[in-house]
Amino acid sequence: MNNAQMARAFQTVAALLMLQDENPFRIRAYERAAQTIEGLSEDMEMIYTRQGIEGVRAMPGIGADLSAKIEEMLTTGSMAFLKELQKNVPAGLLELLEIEGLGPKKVKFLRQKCGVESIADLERLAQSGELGKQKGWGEKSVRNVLAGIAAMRAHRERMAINVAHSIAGDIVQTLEESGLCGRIEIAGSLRRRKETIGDIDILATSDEPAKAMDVFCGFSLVERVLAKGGTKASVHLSAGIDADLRIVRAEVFGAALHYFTGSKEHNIALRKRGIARGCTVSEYGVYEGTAEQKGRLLASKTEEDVYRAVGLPFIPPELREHRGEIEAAEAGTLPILIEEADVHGDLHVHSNFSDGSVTMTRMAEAAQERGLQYIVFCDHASSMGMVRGIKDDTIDAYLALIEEARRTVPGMTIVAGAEVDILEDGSLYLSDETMSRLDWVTASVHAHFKMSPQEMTERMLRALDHPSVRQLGHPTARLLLRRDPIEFDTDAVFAKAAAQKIVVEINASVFRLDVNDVLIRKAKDAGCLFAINSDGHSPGDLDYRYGISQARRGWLSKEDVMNAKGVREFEMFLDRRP
DNA sequence: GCCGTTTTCGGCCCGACTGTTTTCAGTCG
Repeated sequence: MNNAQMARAFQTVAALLMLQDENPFRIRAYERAAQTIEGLSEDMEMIYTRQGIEGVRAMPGIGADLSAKIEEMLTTGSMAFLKELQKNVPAGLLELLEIEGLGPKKVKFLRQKCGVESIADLERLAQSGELGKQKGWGEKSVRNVLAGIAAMRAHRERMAINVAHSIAGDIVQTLEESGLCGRIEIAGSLRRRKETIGDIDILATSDEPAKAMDVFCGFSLVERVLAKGGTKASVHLSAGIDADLRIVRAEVFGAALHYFTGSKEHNIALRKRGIARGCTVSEYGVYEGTAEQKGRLLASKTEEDVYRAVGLPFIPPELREHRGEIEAAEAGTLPILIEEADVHGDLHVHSNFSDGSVTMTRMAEAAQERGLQYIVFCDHASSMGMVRGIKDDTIDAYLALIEEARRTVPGMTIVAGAEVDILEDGSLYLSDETMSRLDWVTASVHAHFKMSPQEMTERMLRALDHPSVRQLGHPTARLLLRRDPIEFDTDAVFAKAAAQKIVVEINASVFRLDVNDVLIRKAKDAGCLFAINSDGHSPGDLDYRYGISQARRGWLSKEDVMNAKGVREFEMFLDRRP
């Protein structure tokens, strides 16, 4: 059983316990365990194999009971407690919890008083008018339930980070142009640069909050206003996700920004730290004493102040996932994170020799205009029905075009590479002889995504053993929001990549962002070197922002990243054959 | 269910908004 499956099992237990009115702290314990497991950079099975149940027990929030359940799942593949809970609850009932505005209490009520066991049941009840007759259910509640069902059906998915970023930017601009706000900042998971976004959080100061709320709720993409108060409003956007605006006083902007940036787990950990040090942390600041006492104000103006008040240095938003950042901050071992300006090259771009849209010359010019010192053309070498691309009998023409681009764009270091398919058996699409004429081979999986993890691991290890391979392209082959990652033993593959000095790609395309933050950290721990590549198919694609974001979320410094090194250093790396 | 520089029991983060309510429970983040 893998980490994701185990986390899902605990999440389901938490939801089922909710429906039984269980102790909320017991529920939180299961939720917390799910989150801890999901954020692990190592397979639980590995930890268990190496350190036994004590290793599992040592994790925060995992005690005697939960570690025993983890052991049970690892050894038997299931959890008896979960099965027991599921006996009493129809599967459709859990889905009801996902409807906005419906929590455990209401779902429980609906089941007991109205016999609702699925979304279809609830919809029927609401439309028939029967729901409106129930105690505590007015006309508006019924309308909200129906709208919630519709919204859930229409948009269950999260949104690509670049789309969310662009919409958030439009909201900020609208608020700015209204002249009603002072400071305006994007907060939430967007500020932490999560790979996909569930909702947009905006924080602002304003002397006329009511008017600012009106402007926000009147924003062109607003489909429905979900809530609107004096300091907080929530809307559903036609793009499919919600946006929240919070208005706070300028004096507490730092505390509020910290609070609304999250993550929730990071905030809870910080609050606990506050309590241990005799103070209370909230969105209004850090205060002496408990929440009831609310003593002297210690900090609120800036995030730096907030962290200082609990004895810590500033923690960058991308690290605030409660994955050890507070401990690292305390110990003074937070990494100096890589920045966009550190990128000096791109080790994976395409031209119209395969499926890119422009010539090598044009692409090289665009890279130069962007300030890059070197690029590696990695046109496809693939059997995938692609008429164009590098074949054993077109390599001469390819290399001639590289030469031409070198002549046409002086000052730019242009490297002849290829993105070669890793075939089903782990062999590569091009012949050894052809690959020996290239200076760089990126090996990527582009087909045959479904195979057992064992077979997939063997396939990838075989490819990495090939002496020509210098880079592993988009290692998990996922397409964000569309295709799941392929499954393989990441420990084995990263260990091999580190040993062979094969660069692990962080594909910066917002369609991929592959490998992800958790695996980046794991590969770093395995000793891997990375490249943050655009995988660009046109000049406009030469964008590294979100790849940088994920690298930062994976705790990377510029020293960890090959294309953050200057051209001389890259050329030395290029000359070193394994 | 977890956890311990007051604790092995009794705590567990904190506040805003909604809808239906005569004072607040439920939900959300």
